[in-house]
Amino acid sequence: MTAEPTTSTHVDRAEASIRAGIHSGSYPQGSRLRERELSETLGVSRIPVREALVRLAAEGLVVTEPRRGATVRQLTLRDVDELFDLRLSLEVFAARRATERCAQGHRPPELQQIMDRAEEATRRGDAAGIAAANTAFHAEIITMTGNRLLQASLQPSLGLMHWLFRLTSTEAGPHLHCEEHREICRVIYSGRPQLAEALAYAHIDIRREPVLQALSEVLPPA
Amino acid sequence: MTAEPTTSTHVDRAEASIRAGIHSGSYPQGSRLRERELSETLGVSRIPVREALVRLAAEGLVVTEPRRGATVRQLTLRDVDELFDLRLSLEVFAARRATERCAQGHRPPELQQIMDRAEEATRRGDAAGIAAANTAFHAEIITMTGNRLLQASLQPSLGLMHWLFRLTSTEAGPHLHCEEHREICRVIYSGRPQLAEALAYAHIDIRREPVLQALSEVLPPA
DNA sequence: CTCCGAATTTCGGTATACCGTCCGGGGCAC
DNA sequence: GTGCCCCGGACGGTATACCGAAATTCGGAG
Repeated sequence: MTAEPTTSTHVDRAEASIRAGIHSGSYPQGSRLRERELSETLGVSRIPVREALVRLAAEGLVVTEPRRGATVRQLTLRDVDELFDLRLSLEVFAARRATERCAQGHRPPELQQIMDRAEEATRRGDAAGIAAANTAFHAEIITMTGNRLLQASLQPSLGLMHWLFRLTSTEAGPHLHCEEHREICRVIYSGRPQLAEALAYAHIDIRREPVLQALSEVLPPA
Repeated sequence: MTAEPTTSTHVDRAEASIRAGIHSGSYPQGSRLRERELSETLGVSRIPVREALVRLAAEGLVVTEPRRGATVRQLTLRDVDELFDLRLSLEVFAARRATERCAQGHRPPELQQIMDRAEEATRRGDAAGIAAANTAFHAEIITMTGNRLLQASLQPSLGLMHWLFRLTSTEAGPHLHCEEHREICRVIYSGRPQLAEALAYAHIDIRREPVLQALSEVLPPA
């Protein structure tokens, strides 16, 4: 096959394609991802598709059974609950570390910019933009810790959260959400780790029950 | 090829083989993992080897560069430092959750059994047994939370820690280590989350500097 | 002796082909 | 009418083959 741009491989494109299809809902939860079907759709052979599926399986977006191949992961309420616990453990810690680094003079402007984008999107009523900015906000706090391992550990889960934002379409209060982000940002920049920790904890945990409630009619319990 | 036992696939065996080779030092850090070489060594074709390498790359044990293939990950001091932060964020949280579940009556005996094994190994001077039991101890606390996502997130890092135990061969104080585990176990069973949190934090963070010091002559800084 | 460039070799990326297993449907026996 | 068995298609698991890019090596010029 003719693949001129050496910078991007068929596997990468297949992975991106499948991931987009899952996020957009083209491949619903629990639906099978047949290798031949995908390879024909994407115009490549099965081998790159296989590799892409293995990567997505490692990330948790798809599950592969021994002789049945890959299916889009069927999220359960338990999964979402576990997701909140993982976010608590990682993001609360990250908020503290980020604050400590800010106190040492490391104060990048990205967080402010992201929040400006979020408020801009809120004004325009751009739901997708809001979700993207919110996800970026949480990702940026992790980035501010300078810890790539933390970042890599949380990234798949942030992707899932981003996905869930769509399922719980009518986000209860984007304004309140933004307000909390603004507050967290202030505290991080102000260099008070314990306060940042507490705010991050509350910001995440307060949404556990509402989200679970909203999803209780869409997702299987376990 | 004749592969009668359907329960195990060539990919699984290749993955296990390569992982073992890395842990044992047969494939040193930074050494290249050539697909043809591996496929010939393992007696399979390149395809299963590729998949195994992709899995190990997702786990972080090997790194793959666009046109150079896979190499055993070269750990740096920065990586190890980041590892300690990840463990702090996950294990401290897990200690709290595990304690809370214990307080609700969920009190499995596995933790005690693992510690008995650790002390038994300590008496025999069985270094490998000690390392295995210690790793199992930390893994069990995660398991006690009942959160499979936390478990999946920490597992690769515990594997790396287990690997590091070998590099820092002469573990300073296995007795002290065991004593701390015993103490943590007591507190978890006693149902005091805050105390468990504090003990877990200290137990991990107190070893950061010594380990970094011990590795400073073996690993590159960054 | 050194340096540079071209040929060769190496190696990952991909395609195609084959095999064994699993699943579904239809027919035959009871 | 029902249940069992056999057969065919579907699909994942694996092997082999080819291609292009990159690294290495070797030979010739300075």
